Amino acid sequence: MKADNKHTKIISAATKVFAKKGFFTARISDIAKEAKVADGTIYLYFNNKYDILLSVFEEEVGKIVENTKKLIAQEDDPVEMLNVYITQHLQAMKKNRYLAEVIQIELRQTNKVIKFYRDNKFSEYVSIVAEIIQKGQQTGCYNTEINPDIAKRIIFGALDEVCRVWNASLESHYTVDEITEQVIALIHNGILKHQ
Amino acid sequence: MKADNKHTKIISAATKVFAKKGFFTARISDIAKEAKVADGTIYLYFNNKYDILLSVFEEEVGKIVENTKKLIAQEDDPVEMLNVYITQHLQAMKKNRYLAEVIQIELRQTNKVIKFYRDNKFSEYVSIVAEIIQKGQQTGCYNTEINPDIAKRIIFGALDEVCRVWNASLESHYTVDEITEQVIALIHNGILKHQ
Amino acid sequence: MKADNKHTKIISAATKVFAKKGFFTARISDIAKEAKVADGTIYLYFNNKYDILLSVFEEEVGKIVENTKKLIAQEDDPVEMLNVYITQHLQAMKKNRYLAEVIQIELRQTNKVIKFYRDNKFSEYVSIVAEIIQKGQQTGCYNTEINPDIAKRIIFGALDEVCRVWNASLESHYTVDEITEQVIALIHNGILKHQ
Amino acid sequence: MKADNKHTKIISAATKVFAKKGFFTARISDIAKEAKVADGTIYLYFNNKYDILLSVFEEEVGKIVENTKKLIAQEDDPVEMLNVYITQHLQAMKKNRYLAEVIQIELRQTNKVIKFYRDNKFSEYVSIVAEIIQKGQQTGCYNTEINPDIAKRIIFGALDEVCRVWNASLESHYTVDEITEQVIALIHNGILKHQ
DNA sequence: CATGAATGAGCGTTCATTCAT
DNA sequence: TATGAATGAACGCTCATTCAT
Repeated sequence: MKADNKHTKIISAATKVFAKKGFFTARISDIAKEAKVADGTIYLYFNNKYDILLSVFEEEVGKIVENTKKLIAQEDDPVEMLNVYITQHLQAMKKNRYLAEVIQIELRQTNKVIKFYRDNKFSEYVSIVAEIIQKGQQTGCYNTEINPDIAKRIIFGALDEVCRVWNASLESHYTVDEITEQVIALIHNGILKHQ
Repeated sequence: MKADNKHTKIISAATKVFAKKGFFTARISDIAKEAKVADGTIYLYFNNKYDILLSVFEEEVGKIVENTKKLIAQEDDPVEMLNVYITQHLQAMKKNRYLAEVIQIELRQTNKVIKFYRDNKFSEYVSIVAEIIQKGQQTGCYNTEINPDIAKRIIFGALDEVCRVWNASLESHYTVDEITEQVIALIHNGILKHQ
Repeated sequence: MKADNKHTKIISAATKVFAKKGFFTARISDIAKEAKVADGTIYLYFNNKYDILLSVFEEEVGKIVENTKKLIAQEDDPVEMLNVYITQHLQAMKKNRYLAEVIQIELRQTNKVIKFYRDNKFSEYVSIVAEIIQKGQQTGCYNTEINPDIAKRIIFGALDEVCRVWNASLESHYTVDEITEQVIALIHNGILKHQ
Repeated sequence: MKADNKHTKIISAATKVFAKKGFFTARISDIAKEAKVADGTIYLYFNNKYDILLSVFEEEVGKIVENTKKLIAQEDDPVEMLNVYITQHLQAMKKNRYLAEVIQIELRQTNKVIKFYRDNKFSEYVSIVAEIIQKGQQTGCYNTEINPDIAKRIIFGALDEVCRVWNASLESHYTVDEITEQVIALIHNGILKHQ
């Protein structure tokens, strides 16, 4: 329990520090200080700095994937499923703003250095959207001209950027609910005025 | 003129190197080698490493802004304007894939370190979308319930992620045209099937 | 008795590990693992890493000194004494190849760091040769122009290097007996052909 | 010339530092300080710490090999050749006591870590003795029962240990000439009294 | 202007040693 | 006694930046 505690403490300290300073600018000693352990202790739980990032990424994304799947399983209607996906994503990111940034960093920056895009939690997470769209296309509620593979990227990108902006605290003057509503509206209906 | 030449050479070398290795992993000597100048020469044209990134960002984005504005000015219909915006963005990023990555890096990673988000070319660029939407709402073609400020983020995020993915060469099996079409369709009409 | 047991286990584990990896490259945890005790346990029996090396050295060399003295005491003829010395040294080193290396390390490397060359077992051991030579000079069988003090070094060096080489397994294609014979021959008769 | 100068300065600083503190205890910054350069400068000339040691070893041993070969080439008599070998070895080591120690360290300690005993200057150097002995056996002046391969080790060991002792400054009360004489006497005639 | 050798601050990581259990 | 998790000092190496030429 105690050892587990320390692993968790380091993970959450790292999430915070990576988010605040970015992976490369973050120092191991920053994480250690934040986690209130000695520098060396970190290496009892992780192999190296990058391993910490990866663990943060996989473990935290893992939690979201589980949660998302559970919530979606409770719905029948694809439209509702997508609403749930979008809503919980934005809420999760708002709740753990550090995580949102770590995802950004991992996605854009570090996999440039150490590429090994195995089947990971993250692509699993993004692909949930594609599955929902396919289902919706089968039940007839979604436009069949939409390519689910491309659409999942478009949707994830929209969500991600919206999170980025509020983390950059440039325009945080919108509530999560407002943004959620807007994203859902736009994704579902587009911006054209339908009669 | 010759000096100017060197400035340009360094900028374009840096764009390439940053894109390939990421800002933090790129070394000044990499850029120097790519630009075929001495390491020290770089410091005759830029203050420091970060200044290079910023210059790349501002200058390259600047070009896109100019180009975009010019193209949009030729249109009257907001719907067409947005089509032009989306189309030219994806094409520009495809043409200069290095730049797409540099934007990603700058946006997510480095402004974390050195924050000084003045009014810059980039926010100018993103805001073009908000202006188009406002215009469309005035002319009645766009849904007035859409918040242009949030929508611009959603749209930029969608575009950006789509570019990221093709740069990460995970799923490059779609052509620019296909993707452009999909983005336009989704943004304009959403994914719901309208009767 | 149990404690003593553990002391012995650590000493022999350390001998093995130091020999295999060298003093500086060996880790305390390597020794602990080899001895099947916890890292911390080692510090119940030894003050620090260097103390372990020293103990290995003194205790193991001590055994050899005792043994050598006993064997030599059984001989009357200095020539035979020297034969016994050389023979038992090479055999002891072959039997415990780890020890041979530890002696090498201690002699060349670590006393550079922590110098405290008190009268130790080792100089006692080397000096046995000088005593034998003196005796031989008195009984008239050894050349009196030989300086026993220098000769003991020459002889020990010859023995030591011969052991080093077989440990380095560069040229292990000679048997202990062959080498023993050669060393005795050379030391006794030199390389000149006598009529 | 200047660059070359620096390489040389570092080599000789390293020789001194390695000799004084031993390879593992020596710090890069010690060498840098001794050579009066910045720590980083060292890495412009050498790949890593071990590379410095190796360079010291190979370059310095290289000089000795050249010198030895030249001197030996001037002799016809194998007996004289061996005298020259022994004499110049002891004199070289006395002149550069640091080198003597570096040879010791490299031989016993570090090749344990990074083994790659290619054909190197050192084995070339040691093998000169074997060649001399073979020649002497052919010309009839050396005992043919001596194995040149083993004898070269015995002789090198004797020389090496004699140097070690005077570096350890335990018994430096003998002059180089005295020691040279003793080594030559013992190697040539053995310790037995011949009638 | 241009060069690139030199600098040295800074960080990831290791491992001997300690100490609470 | 025995344990092994935790500590933190210490060091090799990198690389942005400078400056003599």
